[in-house]
Amino acid sequence: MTGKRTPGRPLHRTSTDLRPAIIDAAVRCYSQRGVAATALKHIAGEAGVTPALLHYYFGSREHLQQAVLDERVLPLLKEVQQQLGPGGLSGSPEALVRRFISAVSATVDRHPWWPPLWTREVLLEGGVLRAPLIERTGKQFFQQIVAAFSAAKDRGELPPDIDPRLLLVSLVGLTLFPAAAAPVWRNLMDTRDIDSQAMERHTLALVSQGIGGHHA
Amino acid sequence: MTGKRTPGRPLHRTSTDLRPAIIDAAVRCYSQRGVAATALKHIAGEAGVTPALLHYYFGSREHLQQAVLDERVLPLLKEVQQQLGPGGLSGSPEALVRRFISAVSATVDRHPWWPPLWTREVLLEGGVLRAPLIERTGKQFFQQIVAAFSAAKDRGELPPDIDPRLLLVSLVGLTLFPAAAAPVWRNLMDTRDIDSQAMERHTLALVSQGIGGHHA
Amino acid sequence: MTGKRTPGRPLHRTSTDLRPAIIDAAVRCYSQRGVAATALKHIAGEAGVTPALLHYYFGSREHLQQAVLDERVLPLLKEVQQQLGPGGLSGSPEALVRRFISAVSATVDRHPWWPPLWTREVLLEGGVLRAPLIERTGKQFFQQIVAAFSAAKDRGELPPDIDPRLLLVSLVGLTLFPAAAAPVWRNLMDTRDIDSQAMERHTLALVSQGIGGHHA
Amino acid sequence: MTGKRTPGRPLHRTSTDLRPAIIDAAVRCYSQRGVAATALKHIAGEAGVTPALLHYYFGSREHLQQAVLDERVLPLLKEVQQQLGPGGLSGSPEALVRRFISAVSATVDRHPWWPPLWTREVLLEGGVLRAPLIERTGKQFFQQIVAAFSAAKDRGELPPDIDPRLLLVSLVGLTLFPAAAAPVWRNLMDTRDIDSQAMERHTLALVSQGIGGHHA
DNA sequence: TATGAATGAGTCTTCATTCAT
DNA sequence: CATGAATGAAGACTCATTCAT
Repeated sequence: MTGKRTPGRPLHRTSTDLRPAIIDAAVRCYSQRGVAATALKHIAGEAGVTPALLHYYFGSREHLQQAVLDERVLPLLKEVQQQLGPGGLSGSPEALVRRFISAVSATVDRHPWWPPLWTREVLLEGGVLRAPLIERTGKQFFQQIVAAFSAAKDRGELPPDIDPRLLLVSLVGLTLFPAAAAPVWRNLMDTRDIDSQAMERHTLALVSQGIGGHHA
Repeated sequence: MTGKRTPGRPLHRTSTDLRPAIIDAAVRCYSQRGVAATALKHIAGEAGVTPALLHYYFGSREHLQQAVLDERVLPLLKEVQQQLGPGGLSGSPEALVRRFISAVSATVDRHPWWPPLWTREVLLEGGVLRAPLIERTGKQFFQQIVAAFSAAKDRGELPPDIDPRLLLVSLVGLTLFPAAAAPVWRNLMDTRDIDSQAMERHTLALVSQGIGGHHA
Repeated sequence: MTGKRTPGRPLHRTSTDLRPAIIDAAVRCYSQRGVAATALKHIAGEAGVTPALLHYYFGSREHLQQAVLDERVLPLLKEVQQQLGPGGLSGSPEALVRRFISAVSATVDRHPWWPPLWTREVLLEGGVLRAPLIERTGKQFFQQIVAAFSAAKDRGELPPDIDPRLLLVSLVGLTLFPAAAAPVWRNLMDTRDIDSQAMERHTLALVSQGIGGHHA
Repeated sequence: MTGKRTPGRPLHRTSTDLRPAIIDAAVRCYSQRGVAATALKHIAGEAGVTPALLHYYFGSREHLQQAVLDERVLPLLKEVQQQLGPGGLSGSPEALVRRFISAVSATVDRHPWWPPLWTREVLLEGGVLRAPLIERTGKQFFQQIVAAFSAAKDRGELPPDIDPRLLLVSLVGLTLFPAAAAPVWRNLMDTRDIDSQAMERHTLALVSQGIGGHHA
């Protein structure tokens, strides 16, 4: 079996399988520089191999991106979905928001490359992974949560001025975005005491009661 | 025989100055594709001139980026600052937050290229404009607002779990980020009735009271 | 006007226009090594320029081949057609054959690159120029001559065993092919006295009377 | 640890010898695409093995070509020589020509890959097999036939304008060349009724009497 | 015996940059 | 002022070749 290798794993498996290592290296590079600015040379260097090997394993630059999407990014979505917990999308909006924040926070902790990659390549205009991803899982995932918020709104469980369609966008802006921008704002202040728990607490407080209300 | 042209503006100025047109074209391209993925050819095409002209006017690819930073991005920061209004950074945190949201919203309306460009190239790791911008104005601007929130927190004007250092990050995630990601989420639902006013109202409601509280 | 240059000539014309020189160099290389075995580097070297310039003028390797076809090979067909003389395809088959041999001989003299290029890239299986050329002019040209021979055959002007459809193939094998193979057979014998006139005479004699008959 | 394998046949021979199968596959590929355009990958695919195996058996790309030359092309020359029949090169030129045409025709029938391969790689300038082959057997074979025609010419058995040195070239152009170009001209007309016998008859008629003479 | 893994060299292509006009 | 011409450097991709198993 020769010819142009379509993405897939080599048939024979040896002790040191470089395929996952290459994908990990690609994920790291994509996360740091962005997909467009990442040359195969960078990924190869990060993985300690030659650029030609990337073609050997993945066939082309685009197929490598596809592999990253299939084997790293999409599973992550599943992971977030599972971590929404037994309640899933049901329950009060407060509970759903709490589970969402918690799930994102946990996922970010486990996969620090996620926020920048997702923000740049999925959420921003011109992102490379945007179209293929949204077509597949993203659309459904997104719309389910929006539907849950809309139902809550219809039941009168959300304040009048809160738009259920924008609530998920706001949540992403309060969780994924701060994580993606962390290298910047952590560079501007002393944030050594702000860990993921502290962030979670802050975000939850903000979404739950806002900054208004009566405090001591 | 001009020798190696020092980057900068051409020596003579005529009635048809292409310089601003080129910078505008560059801003549009940067905003859509990102700086790294934008070839001079794209900008030249957008501006209706030749790539060689970009060198004639700006000396190099990087100097053009610099010009965009100096003449479009930095002035925008000033604009936001001014729109924070007469109160500036003083007053209650609620008032400051309201003015901030309003100022960002107005600026986004006037300069739609701002959110994606800023998010990708300033706030994300690996952003090209990040270092030069933060060194100059960004740092100061950022820290002033954080300081205002910290003072309010010390005065007991913020709930206990709200971290004043994270509040600005949250605000950016609730204003600039949704605007940057608009092309994505507007594609996933019917959002024809969501204009910038509606977004402002939603965001303000969320930050003010959160989703909790008693509703009809 | 920038962007990917489709084949065509540069709009501005300077004293030394390299475009024809490059096409000539390409023709020479294609003729000697064959299209498939000719790297852009070879053509560039032959023309005294850099490979990048070939892209500047022609856009891609394939577009250069197209230009060679359009601007060198196809005009040659026209030339041969014109040199078939005022009689065109009419008259006795002997006269047509004589004019054909003469026309090919004259064309080969003027364009020594023609026989190898045509043989390898048009007449042989897998030839690169075959499909595009035959689709356009070749088919018509070929069939017209075959039709003329067929008509002559119907009028009883050709011997019984001569197949009019094969006659043109035979003629090409007696004119173009020997010219294409000349470097080989000239290397095997002393052929200094065989010029194009001598070849023409030999070929004409062979086709006219064959090797049989009564000789002194 | 075999060290750098001297090209040649593998050390041990088993019941399933892939060597001839590989050579056959190579012959097919060379005939269709030409040697220069044939990657080892193609041959391997055609033979149902891996490219690495070609190196294992032949040591290098060039040695495989050598093997094709030695074990397929050169034996073919012998075959043609034998089929020239008991008379060999003696007898009248008509008889020699008849035997030559017949021998080539029979060989082409048995080995359809021969005409394109031989034309492209031996007879044309830049042919890969040209030098090694002509050095060995070709030169001798060629010159013997030319000598026979020259002797006949001296004996007055050939018409005055027929050059004995060109006669063999003409014969090749009338036999091997039409077979090599068959895929092209068969595509331009209805030639279902033209088999190798019909071609032989046509060619023989042309060489014997030409197209002139008295016909009904 | 046979092959998957791995790579260096070479090819096509793009692009920022320079320069003469 | 403005651009067409020209190029070197770098990127993606192919391929013959090597090697460990």
